[in-house]
Order: sequence, then C-alpha cells, then structure tokens
Amino acid sequence: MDTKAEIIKIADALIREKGYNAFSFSDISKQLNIKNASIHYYFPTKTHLGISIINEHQKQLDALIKETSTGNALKKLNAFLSIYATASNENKICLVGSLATDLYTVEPQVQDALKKLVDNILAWVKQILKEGKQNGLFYFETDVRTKALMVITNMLASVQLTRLTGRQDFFRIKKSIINDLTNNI
Amino acid sequence: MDTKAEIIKIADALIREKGYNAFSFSDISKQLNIKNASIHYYFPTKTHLGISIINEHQKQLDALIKETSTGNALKKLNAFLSIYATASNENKICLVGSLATDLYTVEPQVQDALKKLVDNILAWVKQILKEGKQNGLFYFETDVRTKALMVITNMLASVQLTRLTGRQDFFRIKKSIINDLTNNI
DNA sequence: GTCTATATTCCGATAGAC
DNA sequence: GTCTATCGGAATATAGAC
Repeated sequence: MDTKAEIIKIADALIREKGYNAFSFSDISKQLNIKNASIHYYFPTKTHLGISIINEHQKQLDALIKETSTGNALKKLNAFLSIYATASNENKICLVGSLATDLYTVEPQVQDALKKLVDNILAWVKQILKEGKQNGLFYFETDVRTKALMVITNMLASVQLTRLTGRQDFFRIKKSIINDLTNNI
Repeated sequence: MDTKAEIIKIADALIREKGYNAFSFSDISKQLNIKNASIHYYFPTKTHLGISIINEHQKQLDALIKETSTGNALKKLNAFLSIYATASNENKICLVGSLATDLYTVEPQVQDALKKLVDNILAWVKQILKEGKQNGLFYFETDVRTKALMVITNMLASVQLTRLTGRQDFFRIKKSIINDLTNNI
C-alpha cells in the first residue's frame, strides 16, 4: 500500500474512533513514522483528507454492491449489516454517524460528499428491501424508504450506543433486524 | 436563570450542535457577554462542565418520568419520542449520541456519568414497552431489552442521519415506530 | 464574581532545503 | 517525497487585581 492510501486508512480509523475534530495530522504522522508536513504533501488541507476518506468508503460500498449482486436479498442484507458488525468489533462507529455528529463543523465540500454517500447507501438498502419483499424473503408493511431508514438508523446508532451498554447488545439488535424482516411469511 | 445554569444551557446546545471537541469556553463566554476566565469560576475544567450537562439531562429525564407517570404507555412513549423531535426541529442531535461519538476523547468521569444516564433511559423505555404490552396497547415479539434498544437507536440515529436526508424523514421514522408498536392488536 | 493578562500546549498550514 | 523550521491562531487553564 502506498503512503497516500495508508494515510487514508489511518485517518479513517481515527475518525471512526475519536471523531473528526479529535484527530490531528500528528496522530497520523506518528503512526506512519513520518513528519506532520509530509501529510500535507498528499492532502493540502484536512478538508481534502476528509473528502478522500468519504470517497474511499464510496468505493468500498460500490465494490460490496457488485460482489453481492448475484446473491439473494438476505445475503445482501447480511453484507450490509456486516459493515457495522466489523466496526462494532473494533469499538469504532460508522463514518456517516461520526461525520453527521460533526456536520456543522466541517466545510461544505465534506458535507456534500457525505450527502452523496448517504444517498447511495439509502438507495442500496431500499433496493435490497424491495427485492426481498418481492421475492417473498422479507415481510414488512412500512413503505420501503422508511423501512430502509429504520434499518440504517438501527445500525448507525447501535455501534454508538453499545459502546456504553456492551457489545452484546449490538448483536442482539442485528439479529432482531433479520428476525423482524424474515418472520410472518 | 443564574449564570451557572445559563452556562450549562448554552454548552448543552453547543455540544448537541457541533460536538464536545468543537465547542470552546470562548463560544460560551461570547454568548453570555462575559470573559473566558469567568466560566472557569463555575466549572474549573471542561470535564466538570461535561458532567454537569449530563446531570442536567438526568434531572430532565427524572422530571419527564414523573410528569408522565399517571398516563398510559402510549403517552409515555410519545413523551420519550418528543425529546428527539425537539432536537430534530433545532437541527441538534441527542446528548448520548454526541458523547458516544466522542467517548474515547473524554475523561473517564464523563464516560461513567454518560453510562448511568444511558442505563436510566434504557430502564424507562423498557418499562414503557413492558407496560404497554401487558395492557394490550403495544404489540411486539422481540424481548423487551432488545426492542427498547431498537426504539432508542432509531431515535438516536434519526436526528443524526436526517441532517443529511431531510427532516421529513425523522417524522416518518417516528410515526413508523408508533405504527409498528400499535398495529396487529 | 468578573476582569486582565498570561502560561502552555496543540493544531493546521506553509516555506524552503535536501 | 520527506525533512526542518516556523507562523498564526485557538484551546484549556491559572494567577492575581478589582
């Protein structure tokens, strides 16, 4: 992995562990054993870095959508939920939740990039739910958009809240989402 | 309102708008037309202030529980959901979500105070759901703790996520929570 | 209680040598 | 590409006058 990719990886971990305003270029440079100023060679400002982190998540989302495209809706749903399970296991939260909390402290370009990522996540989950319902795998009565928002908010907040109540609870919630969708068929 | 209470009120608004690490004593002192140093007379450190904000929320929670104690479970649930509706209308998030995101950047005393608040919120929501089910007002199959966690996470993340998708979505989610609980009876 | 003044530390960012 | 050196600014916090 080249230096630029490593910076993004470390910064992404920091942003999801401590938040956008709590990590510094120094935190990254120490982990990479380079100097503060070297980070600025790759990312002139913290805003540039923030946008690159969001874009990296967009790439990973696109890849996951592509990888699971041949599976059924349940497999796709599990792939989506696994994103948060991985975060929970590392005591990290998701990027969207982290940046949504700090939304009004970041520059408009970061806000815009995040909005696009959220739109794409929401579109994917909506598609998964719609497909699952049509194929008789899922059962729910709420409209697709609202149901998708509820699945996403359950996951987004679970990684945050279970930092305080215990990680067990995350997996209780994750299991319950699948149970609720797949019962009553 | 005395100065100490005003500081808490302003700091609470800032923490839920911008996050714990993004607001400063200067932000507060400017709004109060006093000087930076005067804040330290009331709160020696930012940690003291953080704990006082959490304690204030605990007091408001206790008051809300007491106020609604004579109502039925649906009225209590609506009171709980209204906390987040108020926040959403101000484009603010809830204190628990804000501090959970920054959890590993605050001192242990703040973490501990937050944990106790979360325990009390969870206990109340569990009690509301249990009571509603027993009285035939609510319908759900999941165990009470998990269901309570799902209601809380829906609300906690909705105020964050709908900063990006639009406030309409918050009220779609809120309505859907009530519908899901009160249907199928 | 509130002020001025200041100590200390850290941050994002830049200039210029190598 | 990475370094040293440094600037300007902001943050938490304290000392001591009023």
